[in-house]
Amino acid sequence: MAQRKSRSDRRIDLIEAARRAIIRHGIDGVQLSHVAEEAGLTSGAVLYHYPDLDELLVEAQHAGMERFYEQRVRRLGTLTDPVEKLVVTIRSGLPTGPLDPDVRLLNELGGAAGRTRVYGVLLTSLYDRQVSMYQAILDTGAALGVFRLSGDSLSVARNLVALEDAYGYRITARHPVIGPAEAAELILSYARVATGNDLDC
Amino acid sequence: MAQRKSRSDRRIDLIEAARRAIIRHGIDGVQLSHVAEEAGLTSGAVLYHYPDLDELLVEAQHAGMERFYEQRVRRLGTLTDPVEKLVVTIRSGLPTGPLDPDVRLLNELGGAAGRTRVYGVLLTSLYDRQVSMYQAILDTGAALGVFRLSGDSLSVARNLVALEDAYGYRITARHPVIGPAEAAELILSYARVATGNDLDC
DNA sequence: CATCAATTTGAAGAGGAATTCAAGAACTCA
DNA sequence: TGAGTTCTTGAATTCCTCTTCAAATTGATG
Repeated sequence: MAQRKSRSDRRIDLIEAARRAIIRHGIDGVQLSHVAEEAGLTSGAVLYHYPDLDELLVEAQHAGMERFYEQRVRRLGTLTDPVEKLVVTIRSGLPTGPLDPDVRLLNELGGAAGRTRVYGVLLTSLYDRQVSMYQAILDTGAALGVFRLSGDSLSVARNLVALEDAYGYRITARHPVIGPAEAAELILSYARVATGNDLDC
Repeated sequence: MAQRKSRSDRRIDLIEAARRAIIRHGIDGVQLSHVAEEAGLTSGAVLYHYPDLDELLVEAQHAGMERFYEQRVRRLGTLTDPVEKLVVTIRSGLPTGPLDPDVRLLNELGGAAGRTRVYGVLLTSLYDRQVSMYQAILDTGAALGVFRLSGDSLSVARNLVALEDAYGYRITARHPVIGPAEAAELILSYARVATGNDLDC
């Protein structure tokens, strides 16, 4: 028998297992047995903790998003220079490669968000928070006179997050030319004209 | 009994039916019976024309992409002024609203492209063709002295398509603030700094 | 009109997947 | 340690989907 665990520990395990199962089979293709297999349990055990698979999938997506966002914020907290902040943030929003699990998970939401309200809300709220994150960096840089913004900070921030999103898709789809480094350079080329700063550091 | 049709007519019907079924249930959640229902046929009839459902799904995605791309190219053909071309092309790359079937279909590919090679190839080739389309507009405008590009035309074109993609997702996910008009304005704000042209027409 | 081939149906069965549940195993706490 | 609770299993059941196929229907052709 699989090692017995406390209610909360097992739920965390299952959320992780669901995350892997979604990446492997797609948010619409994932099955109870997939999650059970990833968790090293039987279907019955999964059902004991989550009688409704959909609920588990939503929690898994939610947890994945939070983790992704928190990682970025944490990374940002270690820096003070707006230029450095902007460059690091741009890099931290891109997948490390085609297999990056965090971005793969988020990408699964793209299609589902149009069909299932919960996923639309999740994805939209992540987008808005990332926009705020960029906006804070841009506003600070502008206040310090380091950036001379080409437009309002909200629009620039929205475009920066949009570019990250899109290149995330390109990279996970294995574009033969656009990898993490190339995508970062493309976004930076926009950030340079948008901030009027060379952004070399 | 459903009206009897020729082989090629029925295949076209089925591709259309599959397209609708994918939008409704997701590329990984779509079932034979869904396609049959959309087509007004029984599962057996679908199977008679497409013994392998996956093959039909790939054809449906392929057809949807071609249609999307061809529409844009056709629209472009009616214009000559680079400024007008750029503005119209930006608008034609965005969904008309959250329910736009063409973009909904493409969005379904996002997640699947990371898991299934064929879908990755399809999505990548669409992206590259759209980039070429923009690049031609940019190069022409630059040659005529209408545009003063902020960087190489390839990078600008890649970013423009990336922005379209991303805002397509935002709109289909029902972002409360970003609709077709707002997204177009955001992309235009980038296009203005990238081309050094006001782009009002 | 009669024949023939192509298309569609509907039913049967084979294979999975979800769900339920009784029994067993492991942990907790007294 | 032992009683009680919590967690997990595995089997039975039900439901659903895919697949196959013979029969029925349709349209084309001579």
